[in-house]
Amino acid sequence: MNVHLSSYLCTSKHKMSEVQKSELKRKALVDATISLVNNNGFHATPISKIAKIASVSPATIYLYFENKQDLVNKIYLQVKEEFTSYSFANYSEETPVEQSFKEIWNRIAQFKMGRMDKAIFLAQCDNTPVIDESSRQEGIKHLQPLLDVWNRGKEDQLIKPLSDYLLYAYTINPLSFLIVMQQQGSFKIEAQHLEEAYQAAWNSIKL
Amino acid sequence: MNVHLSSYLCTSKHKMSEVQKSELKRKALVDATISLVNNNGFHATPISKIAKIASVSPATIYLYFENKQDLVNKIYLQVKEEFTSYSFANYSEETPVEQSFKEIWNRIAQFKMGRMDKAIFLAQCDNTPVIDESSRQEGIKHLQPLLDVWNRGKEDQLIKPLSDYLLYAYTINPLSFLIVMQQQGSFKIEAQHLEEAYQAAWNSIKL
DNA sequence: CGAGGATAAATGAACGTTCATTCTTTTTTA
DNA sequence: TAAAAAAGAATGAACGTTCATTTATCCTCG
Repeated sequence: MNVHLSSYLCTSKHKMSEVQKSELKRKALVDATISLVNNNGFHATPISKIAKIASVSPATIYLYFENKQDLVNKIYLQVKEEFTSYSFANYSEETPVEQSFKEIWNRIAQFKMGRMDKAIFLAQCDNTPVIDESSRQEGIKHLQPLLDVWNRGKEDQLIKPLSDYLLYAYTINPLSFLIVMQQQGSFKIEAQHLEEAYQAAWNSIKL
Repeated sequence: MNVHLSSYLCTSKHKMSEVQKSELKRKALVDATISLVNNNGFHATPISKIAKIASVSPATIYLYFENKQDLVNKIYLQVKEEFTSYSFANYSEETPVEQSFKEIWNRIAQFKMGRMDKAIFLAQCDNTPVIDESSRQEGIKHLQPLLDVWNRGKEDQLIKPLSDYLLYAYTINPLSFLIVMQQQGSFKIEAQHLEEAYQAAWNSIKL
């Protein structure tokens, strides 16, 4: 039977930490998957290895996910959701465009620097055919606040009237590239670089 | 025995197209690999399928490449070399910095648009752990002329004194992102977009 | 409150398939 | 006719997934 269902029904008293035992196990699976996929790629990562690193039997994974594809789809959507809810946590439609963009950009940078493994995992899923098309579509929706800021910026003639894909390519995507380079050991991102990066991003789209 | 060796030794008369038969076969293997890896990912692409699409026996692949890893390493380096020699074909150290950068940028864009499958293949290899570290290092060397232009630009105070990784992230990498989006069917790159993209690139790094 | 039977969760071993690679034979080339 | 190239079938290992069984949890009743 599905693991999550019982978590809701379980109303026992003498179980405090145990109520979340399945959540801990799930987290271990997520972390193991992210780390292995980042280092070996999805199809070079066997279920058996994910299980071993998460200290779980391979069969247990199938209590949490339908199959290997479902595993990566679900983890992708979960991490994407973590990423965007962190990035837009302080978002308000009242904030002026330039300031709002800067705040979002900084939180995106903070997330990518602080949760580097998750950022790299997202980059790999976004750029290669490992996740389902429907999961990819689903993931894009979460970016709406950023698109809203850009639209306000275009209306107010503060931001060039460019396609959202171009705006993304020149302001957000460079961060993914830098993170990947850092993981590959080619480059070390310092605080100074982040300031320069923000200036480059803003210069590329400001009117 | 190795296939290439005999190509050099073969001096027969009544073989015109046949001299390059092995080259044709190799090209078929390269094309099949690029297409399949782009659509399925490297580890989800069986040797047997590459062989079928290239109209060749699986065993024949092992006459051209040592193993599957060697296959992707060699193809990566070959395509990277095609990419850079196209991009720097008209390069001259005499050309002024801004013009030189623009010319290189345009040829890079031309290559990526005209050989989209190869551009996507490179992007996938550059961003995921499919190729060997040594091949990756080898591939980076080919970008030297671009780094030279940037260095001249920094000396002449035409370009911000940024790390080459930042300059790459903001001027070249966005093109890779846009190409991947186009392949995924989310975005269609028009001539207009390329002009806008160049302006964004230059604005992000110019002093 | 505490034991024990029922139910759910977790496991390791097993299954069937697929894959990379090799071996033997056939075909092509010189 | 000899030597290289190509082929298809064979091999052994690895994988995703399932199954039968064990272990942990829960609820009821003494």
